[in-house]
Amino acid sequence: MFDPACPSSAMPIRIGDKWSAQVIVCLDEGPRRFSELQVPIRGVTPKVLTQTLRALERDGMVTRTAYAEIPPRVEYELTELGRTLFAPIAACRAWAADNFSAMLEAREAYDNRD
Amino acid sequence: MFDPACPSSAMPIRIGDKWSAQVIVCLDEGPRRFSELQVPIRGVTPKVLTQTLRALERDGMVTRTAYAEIPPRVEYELTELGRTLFAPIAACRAWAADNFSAMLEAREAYDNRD
DNA sequence: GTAGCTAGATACCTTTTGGAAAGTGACCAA
DNA sequence: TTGGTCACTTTCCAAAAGGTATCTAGCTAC
Repeated sequence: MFDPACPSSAMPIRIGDKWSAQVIVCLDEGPRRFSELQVPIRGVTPKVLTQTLRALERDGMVTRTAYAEIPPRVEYELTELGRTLFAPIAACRAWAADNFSAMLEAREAYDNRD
Repeated sequence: MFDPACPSSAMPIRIGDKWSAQVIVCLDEGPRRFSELQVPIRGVTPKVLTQTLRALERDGMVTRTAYAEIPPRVEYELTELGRTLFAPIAACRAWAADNFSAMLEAREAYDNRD
């Protein structure tokens, strides 16, 4: 879903920390378990995914529901507040679709000037 | 214009690095000199403002025009590409106006739970 | 009794980012 | 000769972000 080869590090726009936007986009499709997020969000380590989810939970963006089962099961779900982030994320994605390549060209021209 | 007491560090949305969005908003009002940016963007040090402007220039967002005068004069201006960033920035500002306080309340509730 | 499953925790390390403080160079005005 | 203006640059440093690798608990299945 999110290719680490995609030059997202070059993106001038960031929602929260490095992975928050990807988590929110994933969770928009419905509640997800920890391991169900780890797969599509390629390259995220468990430590950092936990950090990201905790921060989003703290800010009221996601809820965390742990089921007392064996093996344990935990589900993460977007809140109403979390869903409000979708508008700015959509605007940022639209910007990237329209202007990202122009930005990369400008950067290359700058780097290759004498 | 931008109060450092504003809890912008809590903002989940960032355009580029810490100061880029403020520079772009300032430059939207017209070309500005280095010292004219340093004043409204309170708290930015000359070193970091230079870094920010260089990065924006590299990405084709601003142009830098140096006049061979004494004392030197340098003007920064938004490019067409730079102006395209205004849509996502506006979306992020709208989000903040509508939901930022709710986020802070959720955060406080999280921190004060037992 | 050994291995596996889940959802992490922990220790440690590197990279990136941002900041403080001082210096620079060219000229001009007093 | 001293100080001022402007747009930086340089050096040093601290904090934050993110990564690797390993460990944990509790139960089940073999």
